[in-house]
Amino acid sequence: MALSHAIMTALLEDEMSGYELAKAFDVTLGLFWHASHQQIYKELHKLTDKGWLEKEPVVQQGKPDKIVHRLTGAGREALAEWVWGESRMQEAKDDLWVKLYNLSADNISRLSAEIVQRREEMMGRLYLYEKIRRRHYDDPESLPIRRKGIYLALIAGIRQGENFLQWCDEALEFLARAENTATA
Amino acid sequence: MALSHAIMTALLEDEMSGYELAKAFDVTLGLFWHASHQQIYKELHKLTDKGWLEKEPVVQQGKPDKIVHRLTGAGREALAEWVWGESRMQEAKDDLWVKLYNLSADNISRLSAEIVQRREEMMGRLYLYEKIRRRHYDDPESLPIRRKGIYLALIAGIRQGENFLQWCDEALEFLARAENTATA
DNA sequence: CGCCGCATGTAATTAGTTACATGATTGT
DNA sequence: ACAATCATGTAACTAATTACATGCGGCG
Repeated sequence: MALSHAIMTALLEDEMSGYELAKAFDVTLGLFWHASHQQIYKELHKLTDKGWLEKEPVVQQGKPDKIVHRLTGAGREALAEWVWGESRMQEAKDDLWVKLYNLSADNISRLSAEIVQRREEMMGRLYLYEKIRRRHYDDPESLPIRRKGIYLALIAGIRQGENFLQWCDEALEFLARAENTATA
Repeated sequence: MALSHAIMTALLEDEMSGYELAKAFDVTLGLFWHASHQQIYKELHKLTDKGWLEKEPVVQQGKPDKIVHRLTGAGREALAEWVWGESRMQEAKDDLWVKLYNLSADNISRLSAEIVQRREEMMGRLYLYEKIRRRHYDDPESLPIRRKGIYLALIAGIRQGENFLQWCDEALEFLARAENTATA
């Protein structure tokens, strides 16, 4: 599984609570991964049981107490080993593609609307990630090695997103033409 | 779930056995979806229990007998309803992105090798899907409506793949530079 | 007082992978 | 004889979603 390794990766530089992790996921890994807080808490317990993380309760004022988690030496090793190992390409199992296989005169306007919606959502994400890129990864050649890796992942996500936006525009035009010829 | 709907989609035009479905998935939906035969058989039973599919044993000569599955009226309705409904964008939960967040002097050549491998795999897939596009979707404007939807999904996958290839090339160059400056 | 953000969880269900299991026919 | 392709499954496990549950503190 990769969620556990994604969590450990997020903890490489900072110790965090489950709540903080859930939010950090959306910000730093959001283009690639989303994890619910339930899943994260469960995973944190497992990783702590394995000895890859250690936890420490932290008393806060003005807020409920929290439990921060920190990578152990064994955790660092296990993570490095996982990075070294094999991994497989994942398909984009998105319902939208399956829906398009069902395109018909009945649902063409509905599917167009859905593409418009997707387009807007992607625009929002891209806006956020472009901002991060400009602010923190503007001069990629001079970044420290780990940040260079993050940079590569970031631009992969941004490119993918831009590519999707372009597809949306073309698809919407194409569908509009298809709708017209159908009713003409 | 979408696997069940992907299966029903595949059965829109032809009745098929589980074995045939497993192969058809790799060919027609392969850029977006892969499903093991185990998962498909399980799903076929569920869908048949729901009354969305009906099955019929078919005796074959020279081959073991098979059980073909066919969409029922209720199945067609349920599928159309699903297409109409909401769906959410899916992230590309690929290990590669998480691994890149762990880039270090120790693993940079390993990760470069992995990108080379991914590049080759994607090249192979693209070759196949480009061939399908040229052969069956060369004149998209004149396709019947359903095929137009498939065309849109197909070019989305192809674009995504080409985009990935380009990223691979740039990433590999970038990593090579990073490796040199590290050892210089 | 009620809503929002912070903070952590359990339980049930659904989805997907991996390993195991069987047996027929065709080609070498 | 042996491997490859065709064909269908079960069992165990891992991963992910959805629903449910609790409680504090600050703000209007």
